Amino acid sequence: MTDTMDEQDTPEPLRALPSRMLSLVAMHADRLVSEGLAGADARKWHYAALVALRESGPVSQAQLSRRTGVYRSDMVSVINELAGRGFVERTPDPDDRRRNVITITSQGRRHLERLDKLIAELQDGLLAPLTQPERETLTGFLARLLAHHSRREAP
Amino acid sequence: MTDTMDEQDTPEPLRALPSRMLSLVAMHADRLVSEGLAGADARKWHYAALVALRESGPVSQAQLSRRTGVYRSDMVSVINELAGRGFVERTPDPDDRRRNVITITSQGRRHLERLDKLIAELQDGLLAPLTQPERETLTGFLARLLAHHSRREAP
DNA sequence: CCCATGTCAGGGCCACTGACATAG
DNA sequence: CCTATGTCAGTGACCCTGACATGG
Repeated sequence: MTDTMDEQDTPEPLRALPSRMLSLVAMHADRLVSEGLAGADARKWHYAALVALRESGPVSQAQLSRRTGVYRSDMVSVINELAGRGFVERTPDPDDRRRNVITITSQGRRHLERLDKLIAELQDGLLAPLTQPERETLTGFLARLLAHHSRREAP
Repeated sequence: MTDTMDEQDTPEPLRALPSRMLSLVAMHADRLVSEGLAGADARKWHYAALVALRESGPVSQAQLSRRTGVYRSDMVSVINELAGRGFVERTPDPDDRRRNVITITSQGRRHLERLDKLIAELQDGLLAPLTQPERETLTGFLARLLAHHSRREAP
């Protein structure tokens, strides 16, 4: 009996690595959300784009891209999919003929409301082991980390 | 003035989404670590494998895979790279001729010690905006989330 | 006969880059 | 002349699956 009951326990110095824990938790989170959204025939970027459209009103694809963090090149197919499902409309901008103006349809609004609820449930499932004040502490930490590391890349 | 000074500010309901924040922070963390390790001609999985080898002594590739969370199939190339640099040795196990026994070399140990320091610095940079007690609170939360969401997939 | 191991081949998703035509 | 926009093509990392030969 060279090994007793070890086998698949990760060594402590690895298990306790903050960057590693973050990656793993983010993976779980991503999966949870992606699978949940897939059940509603949607994807993360759909939700991001629709939310941005609701908040900002009709905008160009480039603006949408900037507001959601989705790359301009990837936004193309997101808009294609959303337009294909009738959730947004893509119309040429007469004032600037390079642009497409993206508008959310009423059908898109209804879809988004369903997604809102879904997403809220999924976040709740994600943070299930934490109390409400703990959740706020956590998101506070994350916001600070994000602010810190975002100001370091666009000088 | 349709838009005043907005342009690339993400809408609040998106910015405050825990799953989104987690993904973004994890991305920053991954990049930080990957770039740091690249400067030492190493990658995340190299570090994981070497740490596991130091903690557990010589083991088979499959065991290494289980302990690090790296897939058996991906572990192959990791071992190839580590062996190519002289940091580990891959020798057939006489007791079980399916297995390769992976052993860390003394050169590998020295390399690992350098990586230990590097990784510690990188974690420090990652968590820079947080105080020490805050860091512990954060990792505590992450550990709980991880424990919760790990017990849900291998029934 | 079933299971474990090492290996390879490949898919899917995602962040990211580069190029290009069109237009401001 | 330089920059912005929409689009496409493609890269590389990573997670993951499937298959296969060999061996327990």
